[in-house]
Amino acid sequence: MTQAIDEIGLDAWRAFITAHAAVIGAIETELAERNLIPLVWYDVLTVLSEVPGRRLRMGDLARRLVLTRSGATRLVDRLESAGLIARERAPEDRRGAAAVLTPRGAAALRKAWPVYAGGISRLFLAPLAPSEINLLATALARVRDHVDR
Amino acid sequence: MTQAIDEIGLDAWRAFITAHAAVIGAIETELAERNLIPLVWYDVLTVLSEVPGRRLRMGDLARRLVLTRSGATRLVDRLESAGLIARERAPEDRRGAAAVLTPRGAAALRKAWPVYAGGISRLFLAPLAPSEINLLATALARVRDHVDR
DNA sequence: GAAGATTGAAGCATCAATCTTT
DNA sequence: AAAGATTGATGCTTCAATCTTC
Repeated sequence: MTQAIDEIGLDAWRAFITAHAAVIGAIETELAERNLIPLVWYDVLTVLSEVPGRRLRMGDLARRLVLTRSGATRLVDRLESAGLIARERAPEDRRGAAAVLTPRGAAALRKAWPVYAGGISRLFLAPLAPSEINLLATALARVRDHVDR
Repeated sequence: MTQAIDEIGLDAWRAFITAHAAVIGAIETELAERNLIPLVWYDVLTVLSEVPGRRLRMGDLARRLVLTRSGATRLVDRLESAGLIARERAPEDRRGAAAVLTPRGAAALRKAWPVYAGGISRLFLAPLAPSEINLLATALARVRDHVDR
């Protein structure tokens, strides 16, 4: 116990960790109960839907989702098997492959959004005051950028 | 997009998710680089160290760590192989087993704490103002309790 | 040889089935 | 039959090795 952290700092840390586990777990359960796509899939499809051409090189996708390259490969494998993504060979560099959002992928995204958004609203935002939401957004973004310095 | 969440609410959510991934990932990497125990192990040992007798029934341990029973079994298996925990048959109910912290487990905990605490301070608390830390602690605890309602 | 991506092997988590004791 | 715990099977993630193209 040589390191000193004041009590309130440790409380904040524990609240951060446990709140994350609780909210993510609950949303994941709700999605599964309604036979919707899991959160990781949702993340992949969202990234693709927001990018020009709805396509992204595998390496870029991995970076955006904070995954390893092989992790991205396996994840895209599963989404491809489900028909939500297609793989295309990169025309400019034949080493590269790109993941492309399919219409079925876009549809799966639209279908899952209400449940996901409902979970965020009801579980995460509802117990917070507007001023707290504002502060969380700026403070936690600062933490994230600090780590990614 | 039938569900309505205001922009700032979504920003707060995304900051929450990405900050968590960034901080946890960085701390986990630091612990691994110094050949210290991973975070899950740390959690197990901490719970045991804070409980009377430094022993806990498997089911109780699972509940506290938000794990399934089988998950707890496997985790304790590994910690037992490493000599940081011992399993003892419960005397009062021979169905039950208890995990007990060993001296080596307590030592591993003490050794990892400075790095863990350092990570919390430097990565999570440092970029935050004292008032923000206070608010995070109360707001996120409220979120967690709300989900566990 | 280096970069992009994939694959084999190993570790970890979870569900359902099983074993033991109540 | 129910509760406590473990085990088998399966899926996911990561590291290291490999293949292809630059």
